[in-house]
Formats: sequence, C-alpha cells, structure tokens
Amino acid sequence: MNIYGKKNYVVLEGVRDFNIEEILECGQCFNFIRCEDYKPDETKKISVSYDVMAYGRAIHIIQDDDIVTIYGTDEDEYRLIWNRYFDMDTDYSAIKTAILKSDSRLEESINAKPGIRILNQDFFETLISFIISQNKQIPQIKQVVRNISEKCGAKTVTYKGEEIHAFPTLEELMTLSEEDLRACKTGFRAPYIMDACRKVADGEVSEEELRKLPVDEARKMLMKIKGVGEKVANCVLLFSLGRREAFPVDVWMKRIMENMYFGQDTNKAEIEKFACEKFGEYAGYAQQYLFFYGRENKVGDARVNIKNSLK
DNA sequence: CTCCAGGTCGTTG
DNA sequence: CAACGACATGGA
Repeated sequence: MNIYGKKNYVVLEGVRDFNIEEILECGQCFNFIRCEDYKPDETKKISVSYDVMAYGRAIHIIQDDDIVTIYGTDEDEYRLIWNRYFDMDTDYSAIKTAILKSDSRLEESINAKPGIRILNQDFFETLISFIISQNKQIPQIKQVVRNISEKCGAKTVTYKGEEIHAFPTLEELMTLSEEDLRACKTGFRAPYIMDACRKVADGEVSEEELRKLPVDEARKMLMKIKGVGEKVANCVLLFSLGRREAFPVDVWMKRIMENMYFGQDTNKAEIEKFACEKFGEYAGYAQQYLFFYGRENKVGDARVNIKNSLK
C-alpha cells in the first residue's frame, strides 16, 4: 500500500481487504454519517462516502476500488491515528485463511463482506456506546451517540467546514446529570452511564489495567460496571482493546450459531465457549463476518422463516 | 394496539 | 443457577 500525504488529505493506494461501507455498517461503530448527498460516479464505481468521528476528530472518506482518500487529515496524523484505527497493519487475507481452516463453511459469510475490518476504537467511547446499545436498534444507538456528542462533546469541523461535535471525553460526559442523559434518550441506561463514568474516573476500571490483564480478568473488571454484562464487555474488548479472541453473543449471533452449529436452542455462554474454542485467537473476526452476513440475511429470524415457509 | 430491539438487573423458584 | 419481568424509546 502506498501513502500520499497532501496538506488536507491522504490518499491510500493499493488498499487490500478494505471496504469502507462494510467496515462502518457492520455494527461495530456508531459514530459516522453516511453522506447521501455524494453523487456516485458510475464509471469509477464509487459508491458512497462517509464522515467518521473518532478521537476528537472528523474525517471524510471516499473509496474507489483500492484507492481510499481520507479528507480532513494529513500524513502525520494518518500515521498517528487513522492507520491504527482502521487496523491497517493487520493482514486480513491471512485471517480469512485461518478462519476457513477452522471451518470452511464461513466462506459464504466472508465472501459476502470481504472488506470488513475490525476497528481500533477509543476505549471510553466504545464502552459508553455499547452500554447504550443494549435493547436498542442500530439507527437509534447512532442517534443517542449523536445526542450525547452534541450535548457535551467538543466542537470540531467536517471536511466541508460544517460544525460537528466529537464524542465527549470522560471529563465532558461527567458534566451531565442523569436528567441530562435521559434528555439524550438514553432511557433506563442513564444510571449505567453514570456508573461507568464514576468507575473509570475512580480508576476502578482502568484502560491501562485492562490492556495488561488476561482477557477473562479484563472482562470481569468491565463487568463491575452496572449495565455491562458479558456481551457489552466482549464488544469493548474486541472493538477497543484489541482483544480479537473475544466473541460477543447477542440475539443475532445466538440465532446464527444455533442455525449453523447447534440446531436447537442453546444458551449464550455455551455458544461463546464453543466459538472461542473453534476460532481461538480469530474468534472476534469470525464473529464479525458471521454477524454482518447473518443480520443482513436475517438468519434464523422467526418472522422471516415464517414468511419463507409460506412461499 | 402489540411486539421487538447488537442486554442487563433484580427477584424468584 | 435458570427463568422471568422490568426497564425507556421508537419503529414496524
């Protein structure tokens, strides 16, 4: 991959295993805006463009096959932040090979979304975002993340010069009362967010410690926060702490795994254990390919199965 | 109107 | 420890 840095943008050429739409829309990240006003160029196969907010900044990304242009940054900042954010130093073709070696039946899922990458997101933002995610749909999670950002996140600008708010830091979020949080439509999760802020501020939950601890102990530490259970903890481990062996099991993964491996109702703990043994250090990657594919195809969704059986 | 959503908590058996 | 309702909110 070649990197061309200009004053206000960076061009990546020869990018492999990278599809910005798949990366952002696969459910790991909630802080981006799909730019529907962008007019696709039929001849160049440019599909969409995105504003992505992370690490207090806003960038704009356009992809044209293996050329990715990131506006609102420069080469130094790219190497400092975005290279790691997009997990660019990881060889995804090797990962796909390893997963297929564990089970060749994942080929369909991988081929459906071959450009997925697991982002390295900010720890605090990921923690709060996945606390919000419980019992909500993705568009609503994104809306609440926006509400909170606009309420107390620092102002920054998009590549167009439009004002936008970054996700708040711990200190910024702690200026909000429970009532303020409820006004952001966090609902019953408001006290959970308060507890997460308090425990991170106290150091009872420490990013530095979490990065050192064995994964099981790190998960336990995260679960000391009220509103953080097994699934949310695994999402934080996978999406912000680089623990690719974590395998979050939600309603979708439950359906998908029951459909693929168990053929009957199976509890989440058993599914997680099975997947971790099967995919090992690549469990998190496997989860993401399966999740996105299964969700788009509504695998195991009772309502869809009924519809299909009526045809 | 009813049901459900990238769940988790608190309470019961 | 498994089962189950509650929890805010909005869309189907």
